[in-house]
Amino acid sequence: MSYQQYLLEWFDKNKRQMPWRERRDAYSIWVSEVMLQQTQVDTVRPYYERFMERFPTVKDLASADKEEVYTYWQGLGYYRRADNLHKGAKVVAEQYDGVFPMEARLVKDIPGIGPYTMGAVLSIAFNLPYPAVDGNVMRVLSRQFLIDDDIAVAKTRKIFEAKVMSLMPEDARNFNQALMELGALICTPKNPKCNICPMQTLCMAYHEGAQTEYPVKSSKTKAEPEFYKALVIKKEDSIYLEKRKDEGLLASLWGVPLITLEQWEVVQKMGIEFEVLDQVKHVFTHRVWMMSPIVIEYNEKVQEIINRILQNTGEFVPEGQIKEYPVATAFTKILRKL
DNA sequence: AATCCGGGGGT
DNA sequence: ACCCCAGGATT
Repeated sequence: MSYQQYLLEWFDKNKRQMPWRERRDAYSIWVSEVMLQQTQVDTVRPYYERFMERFPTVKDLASADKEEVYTYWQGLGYYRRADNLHKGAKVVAEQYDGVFPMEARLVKDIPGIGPYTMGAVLSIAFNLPYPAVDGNVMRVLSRQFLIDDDIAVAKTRKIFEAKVMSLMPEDARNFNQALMELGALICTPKNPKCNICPMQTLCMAYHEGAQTEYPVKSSKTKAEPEFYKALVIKKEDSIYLEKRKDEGLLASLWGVPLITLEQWEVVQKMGIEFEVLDQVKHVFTHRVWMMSPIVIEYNEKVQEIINRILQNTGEFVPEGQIKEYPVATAFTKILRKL
């Protein structure tokens, strides 16, 4: 049997069940692929179910408010994905009457669809022979064929795309998924399960005893912590939430106001009463927030702080209604402490 | 080519 | 503490 046949047979017997594998229309695959960007399957699963129940077709999504789409994305991270998916849905609904195009030159201009997602949707939904190279595929193929290009370098993806195309069988739909599934279940980053790997006898890294040396990936420097005060302004049963700016970190999401230590010096001189809670740590990919919650009861002086210090527009939200706002997890952590 | 953009899971 | 995850857009 050929390399491809071994892999396809293993996939047929061992693939996991997933909600998006019950469906084959391009919209359903598209939504799943966007949610799965840099996000593990088990994290996506509940979000996908809720999202597809609320937005079952591309036209349902296209006609929805951005704020509601964000609410369904709340907690999943990389919120620009939600914005771009929403914009992409409008493009497909308006330019293609809701029918997802089958040509690469059209697909690649849909917002939020890059090289990986294009290949994934075209192959999985339509069984077209396009590569879908993600982190799994680069790891699997780097070991199988001893490819030592640095996968942290952007152009390396093209090398793996060429490799996938040199191997591509007629069953593109299952071949691409099989490569990813092998990477997720067997050919894992740490402690790969070579002893039960269906590709063991064909794996060059295994023969060299060099599985752990692949893929080659340069490392990045770690982030320095940033220190803030998180203002929790209470007015009866309501808490002051602001909508963040429409660009940058956690863009357009809601949360309690964060102020720098310099701004905090100014606030303190205004003579207000407050209570300090335990510091909350929130880690992003490229930075770390250390937030000290400051609990303040609303009064006229506090209104002056809101007017003079806070940049974003906000409102007092009754505690029972906070769940209707797309609040980033960094701020949910603070609200949970109250 | 490098940087920005979340949050959670595994070791 | 560190790495990884079915990456894409922007600069």
